[in-house]
Amino acid sequence: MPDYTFFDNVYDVVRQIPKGRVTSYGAIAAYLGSKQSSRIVGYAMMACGTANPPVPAHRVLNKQGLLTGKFHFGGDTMEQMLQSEGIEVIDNQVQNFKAIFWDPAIELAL
DNA sequence: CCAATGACGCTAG
DNA sequence: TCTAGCGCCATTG
Repeated sequence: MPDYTFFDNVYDVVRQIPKGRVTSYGAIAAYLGSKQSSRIVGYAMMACGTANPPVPAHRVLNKQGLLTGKFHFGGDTMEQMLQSEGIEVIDNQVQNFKAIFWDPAIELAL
């Protein structure tokens, strides 16, 4: 296992996402450094399977609240998990996304 | 060491 | 308003 730093940061933030809430790659990237690292967050999510313990990457969506990485979970696993937490997911799109949005830059800033 | 890739985001046309 | 292209940082081959 390589030197985790950025990844560990991302994982730590994602693991702190409360149940029934979601966040975006850009929000995490912005919280860690700048939105410019948005790709790195997505990359970290891809590698979340290698993380220990695995992170609830199903709560991490893009800026649009779209389940961009649902394919990586394998089918509809991602939306199934979200709906299991009370989150409405229609057509890979989280309903009321803005309301359940969990911004680390604000929540973790407390 | 260099080049390519990636679950995104923004700007320009 | 919608579509297309570029940039960004980190990891892997």
